[in-house]
Amino acid sequence: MDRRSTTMARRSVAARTRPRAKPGDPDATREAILDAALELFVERGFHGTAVPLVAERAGIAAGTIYRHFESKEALVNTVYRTWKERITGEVLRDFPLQASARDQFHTAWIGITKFVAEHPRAYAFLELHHHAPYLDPESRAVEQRTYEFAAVVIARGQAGGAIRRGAPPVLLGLLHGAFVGLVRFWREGRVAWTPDELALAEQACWDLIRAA
Amino acid sequence: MDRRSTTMARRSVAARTRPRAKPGDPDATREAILDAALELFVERGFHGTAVPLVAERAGIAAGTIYRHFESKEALVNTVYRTWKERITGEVLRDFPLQASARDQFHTAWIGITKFVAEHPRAYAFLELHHHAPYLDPESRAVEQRTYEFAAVVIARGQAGGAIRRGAPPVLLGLLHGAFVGLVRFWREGRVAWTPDELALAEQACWDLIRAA
Amino acid sequence: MDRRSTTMARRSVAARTRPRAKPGDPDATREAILDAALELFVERGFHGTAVPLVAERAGIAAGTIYRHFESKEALVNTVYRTWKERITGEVLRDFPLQASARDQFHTAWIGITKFVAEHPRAYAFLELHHHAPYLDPESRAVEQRTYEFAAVVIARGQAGGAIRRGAPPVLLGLLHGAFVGLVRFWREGRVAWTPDELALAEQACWDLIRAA
Amino acid sequence: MDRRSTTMARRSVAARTRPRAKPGDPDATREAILDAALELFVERGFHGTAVPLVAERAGIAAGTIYRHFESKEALVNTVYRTWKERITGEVLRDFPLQASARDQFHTAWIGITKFVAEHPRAYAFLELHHHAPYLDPESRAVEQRTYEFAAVVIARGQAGGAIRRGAPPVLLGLLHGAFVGLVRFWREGRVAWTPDELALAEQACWDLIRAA
DNA sequence: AATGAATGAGGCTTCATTCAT
DNA sequence: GATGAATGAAGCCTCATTCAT
Repeated sequence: MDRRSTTMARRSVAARTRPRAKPGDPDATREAILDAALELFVERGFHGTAVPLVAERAGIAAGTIYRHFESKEALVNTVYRTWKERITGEVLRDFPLQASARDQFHTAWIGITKFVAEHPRAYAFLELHHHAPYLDPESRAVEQRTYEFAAVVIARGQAGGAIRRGAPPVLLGLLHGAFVGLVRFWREGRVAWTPDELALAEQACWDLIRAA
Repeated sequence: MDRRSTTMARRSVAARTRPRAKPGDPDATREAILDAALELFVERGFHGTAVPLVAERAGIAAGTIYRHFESKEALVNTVYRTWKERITGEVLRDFPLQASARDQFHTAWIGITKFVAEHPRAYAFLELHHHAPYLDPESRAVEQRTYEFAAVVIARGQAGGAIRRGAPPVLLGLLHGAFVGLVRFWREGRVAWTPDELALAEQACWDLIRAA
Repeated sequence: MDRRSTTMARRSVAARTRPRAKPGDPDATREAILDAALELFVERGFHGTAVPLVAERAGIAAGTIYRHFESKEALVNTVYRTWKERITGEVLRDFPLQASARDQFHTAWIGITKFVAEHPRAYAFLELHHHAPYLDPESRAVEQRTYEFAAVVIARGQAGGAIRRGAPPVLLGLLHGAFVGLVRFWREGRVAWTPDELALAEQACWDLIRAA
Repeated sequence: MDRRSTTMARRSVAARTRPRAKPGDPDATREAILDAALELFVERGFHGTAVPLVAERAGIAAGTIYRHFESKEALVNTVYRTWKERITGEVLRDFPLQASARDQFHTAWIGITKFVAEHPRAYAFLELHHHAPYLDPESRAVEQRTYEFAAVVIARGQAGGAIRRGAPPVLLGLLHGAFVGLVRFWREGRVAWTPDELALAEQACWDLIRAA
C-alpha cells in the first residue's frame, strides 16, 4: 500500500520528460494532469481546452481528473498557484535585500530568465492567465503579494536615487510588460534566447527604470 | 464578404451614438454586430461569448449574424482585422518618415495613446486576442505587416545612431510589451491615464530603446 | 408570424391523443414536453428519467427542452404546479361552502374521482412527487394551501358535529392516504374503477372521518 | 449470496449500537452496508445515493460493497426484502387466526405501529420504494404474499359479518393507504405519534372497514 | 433580408463498477 | 477478503448553426 519512495522516484523522472500514462500512483497521476493542463491551457486557452482532452494528454480517463481536482476551475487555479509560487520562490529565494538597486535588478533578471528558460510553458501560462476571471481569490492573493513586493523594491530604489521618479505601478507595468513582450517574441520565434540578446535586454530594461 | 471602406465610414458615426441599431440597413446591421462582438469578446472572451448573445446586444436575431459572417470565427477575425488595420492606419497616417528617431517615437506614442484613450475596448481586444488560436492566417498577416514596419523603423533609428544596438525584434518586443503592460495596469486600475503618467512612461520607453 | 389560433386548435387535439412531434409552434412544443415529462416521471421517477428521454418522447431534440425550461428541476416544478393547480381548481370550483359536511365530502369525492379517471397519470404524478426534495418553495406553497383549505373544512365539520373529534391533520392524513391507496391499487390493477367500487369506497371513507 | 438468518440475528445487536462497524467480520460488514444503505436511500433516494457514499457511511471501501452485493440494484432489493420480510414476520408472528376480526385488527395495528415506532426509517424505506421500477420480481413477490394474506383475512372478516361488504382489495387499499398517509404526515411533522392520536386513528381505521 | 425556434454535437461532471495490489 | 484509484458510460446543459417562415 505504500510504495511512495519508489513511485516518487519514478515520477520525478517521468515529469522531466513528457506527460505520461497511468501509473496507478495518485501522486504521479496528479502530476500528469497538472502537466497536461499546463500545456493545453497555453496552447488553447482555458475555455478552448476540453477536460477530456487534458485527460487524454495525461494518459488517463476523463473521470480521473475529478478524483484529483474538484472542477476544471480548481484545476487551473492549482496550476496557477503551483507555478506562481514556484517562480516567486525561485526568484525571491536569496533576494539581496541589502544590495544596490542595480544588483537587485540583476538578481531578479537572472532568476526570471532562468525560470523562463527552464519552464517556458509555465511562464507562458502565468502570463496568459494573469487576472483571468476564473482565478479564485486565493490565486489573486498570490498574484497580489508578488506585485506588492515588487512595488516596495521599486519604491526603495527610488528612495535611494537609483530608480527614476514616478508612480511605482507605472514603472512596474512597463518593466513587467517589457519582459513579457520579450518572452512572447521569443516564443513566437522572433528573437533568440541567447546570452547576448539577454544582456542587451537586461540593459535596456534597466535603462527603462533607472534614474537618469 | 467585406465592404470595409463603406461601412467603416458610417461606422464611426454609429459608434459615437449607440451600437445595437437595427434600421434594416445591412451596413448598419453589420456594424452593430461588430460593435457588440467587440464589447462582448472583451468582457467575456471568445469562448465565453455566445453568438445569440452578440445578436441580442446588437439588437437583431441570432440567425441574422450568419447573413453577415460565415461563422463565429469569421466574426472574431473580422473584428480583429478591422481594428488592427484601423490602429495601424491611425498611427501610421502622417508618420514622419524623415523625422528624427525621437520625433518618430513621439509621433507613434501620441498616436497609440490617443487610440487607447479613444478606443480602450478595441485596444484591449487586440491585445487579448494577440496570437489567439482561432485567428486565421490573414489576421496574422495583418499583425505581421505592422510588425515588419516597426522593425524597419527601429533598424533605421539604429543606423542613425539614435537607437541602441541589438536585434530590432528584441527592442520591439520590449517596447511593445512595455506599452501593453502599462495599458494593462491602467485597465486593472493600478495606474492612472493622466498626462503626467504618460509623459513619464514615454520618457522611460524612449530610454528603453535609445542609444546611451 | 402569428398563427396562434390555428396552432392552438391543432394542439388541443393533439394533446388529447398522445405526445407528438415538432410542430415549430412554441406552445405546442412546450405542451409536448410537459406531457412527455408527466408520463416519464410517473413511470421512472425524477432521477430515473433522463432529459434526452423526455425529449425523445416529446418528439423533439434534447436541447429544445432548455428553450422552454431552465432546468430539469424547473420542468418538474412546472408539471407539478400545472396539475396541482388544475386539480385544486376543478375540485374547489363550486365547492359548497354552506352545505353539510356530508355533502361537501360527496362533492369533493366526485370531483377528485372524476379527475383521477380523466387524468390518471397526472394524479399519480402529484402523489408520487408529494414533498419531493426538488420541489421549489412555490410548489410547496401550492401544496400547503390545498392542505390548509382541507384542514379548515374538516375543522368546521367537527365544529358542526358531523366529523369525528381529533386533530384535523390526523383525519386528513388518513383520509388522503386512503384515497391514494385506493388509486394506487387501481393503477396496479388490483381494483376496478367502477361506480360500485367507488360508492363503496366513498362510504368507507366517510365512515373513516364521520362522527359516530 | 444471502445468509439472512445468521446475519439477521446479529444485526439486531449491531443496529442497536451503531452501524458502520468494520471488524473484519463479513457478516458485520454486510450489516453495516445494509444499515448505511437503508439510511441513505431514505435520506436521498435510490438515484441520489452514490455507492461510494454508502461505503463511506458503512466505514468500508467502495469496492468492498461488490464483494457482498452484485450491484446497486441487488443492494436495494436486499434492503427491501430484508425489511419487508421483517415487518411481515413481526406483525404476523402470533397473529390470532382464531380471534375476532376486531381483535385481529387490533393485533395488526399494534404490531405495525410498534414497528413504525422502532424502525421509522425502515418503514419509510418500504413505503418510498413501493413499486419502484428497480425492484426485481422476487421483491415484488414478497410484496404480493403480504398482500394476499391480508386479503384473505379481510375476506374472512367479511364472511363473519364483522367487516363491510365489498371487494377486499378496495378495503385493503383504503386501509393500507390510510395508515401510510398517517405515517407520512407524522414524518412531515404534521401529526404527533402519541397514544391519543394512535387510538383515534385506530378507531377511524376500523370504522373504515367494519360493517355498519 | 430577417427571424427565432429548433437542432444536436460537445462540454463539464458524476458515479456504478472494475481490478491491480 | 479488502482496498481505493481508475474507468468510461451517461447525465445535464450550452451554444454554434440551420432553416422554415
